[in-house]
Amino acid sequence: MIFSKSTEYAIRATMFLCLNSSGSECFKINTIASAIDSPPFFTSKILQSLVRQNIISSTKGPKGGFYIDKKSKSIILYDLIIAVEGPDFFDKCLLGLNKCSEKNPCPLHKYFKKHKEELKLLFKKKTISDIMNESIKNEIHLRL
Amino acid sequence: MIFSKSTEYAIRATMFLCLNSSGSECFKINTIASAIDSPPFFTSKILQSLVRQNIISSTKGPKGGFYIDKKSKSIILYDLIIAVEGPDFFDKCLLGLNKCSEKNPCPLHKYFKKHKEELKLLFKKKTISDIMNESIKNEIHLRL
DNA sequence: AACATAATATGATTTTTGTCATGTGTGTTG
DNA sequence: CAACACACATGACAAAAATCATATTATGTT
Ligand code: FES
Ligand code: FES
Repeated sequence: MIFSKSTEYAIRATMFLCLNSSGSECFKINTIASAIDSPPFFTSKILQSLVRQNIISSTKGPKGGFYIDKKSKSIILYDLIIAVEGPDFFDKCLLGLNKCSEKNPCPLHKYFKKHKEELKLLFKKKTISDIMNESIKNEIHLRL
Repeated sequence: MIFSKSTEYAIRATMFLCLNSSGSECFKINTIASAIDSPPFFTSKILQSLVRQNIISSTKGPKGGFYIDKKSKSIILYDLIIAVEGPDFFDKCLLGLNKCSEKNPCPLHKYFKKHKEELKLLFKKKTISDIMNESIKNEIHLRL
């Protein structure tokens, strides 16, 4: 709808980690991938990129896997999205003009602007754990 | 951002036609493409599909091209989008679950629902000419 | 008949998505 | 310690989809 598959997987995977990591346990990629119904190798690649960007963590070896350390458990949704989609994601025009702006607005800009701003603000305010906490436990759907 | 390039071109091209067709003049693909800064052949393909779906019209031969006949000048934006993206476009989940629904909502559903519904409603209500009329003349940007 | 233009088909290219093989570090076990 | 198994890291590769380009065909105009 709005995001690429990569971002969808990134968010679902991070949500899974946030939801299940009490302490500093690791989750191996196969566990994560089957929990969120995503292709394991592809998902692994995306998560590795998140590790490089210091959004989540990982350790190798037995008992290893991906995890979120307690101190950085408050991942801003916006940062996660930007990490995958690129820094100018929210500057894109609905109709594909070079840049979404007041100065050079496309005909749909005036209608779309409000929604874009509100979503951007929402994503900037909420952390993944906020989202998880505001969801009804045992009713959190991350699988197809 | 939300739409594919195909849809972006489709909307921009239709807007151009709506804006310039007073009467039943035809516009050849090169005119349209350079007016909206899009690859001509690719755009042509998209417009041909719109013709088959009776959203716009075209005639062959000299003085031919794409146009909008007066009676069907009120193209609903929603119909145009669906024509390119497919009928289930607005049923897609933000996080890529099989279906966006109240019954099986993803963790972001509650926040996104409102915006999706409002946009859907807007697109269903407005015609392309509505949008054009509500825009300031001589300040309608369809080019990069 | 000559010409201009859309329609159609086909192919090339790029991006996205997904898979595989191999390397590298880490912990376990004897 | 040394051998081994485990799981991420990395980069090459492949399949699919989206995007862009070309060539040929059909059709209407003059
Ligand atoms: S300029 Fe197109 S959405 Fe803002
Ligand atoms: S279920 Fe994900 S957006 Fe509605």
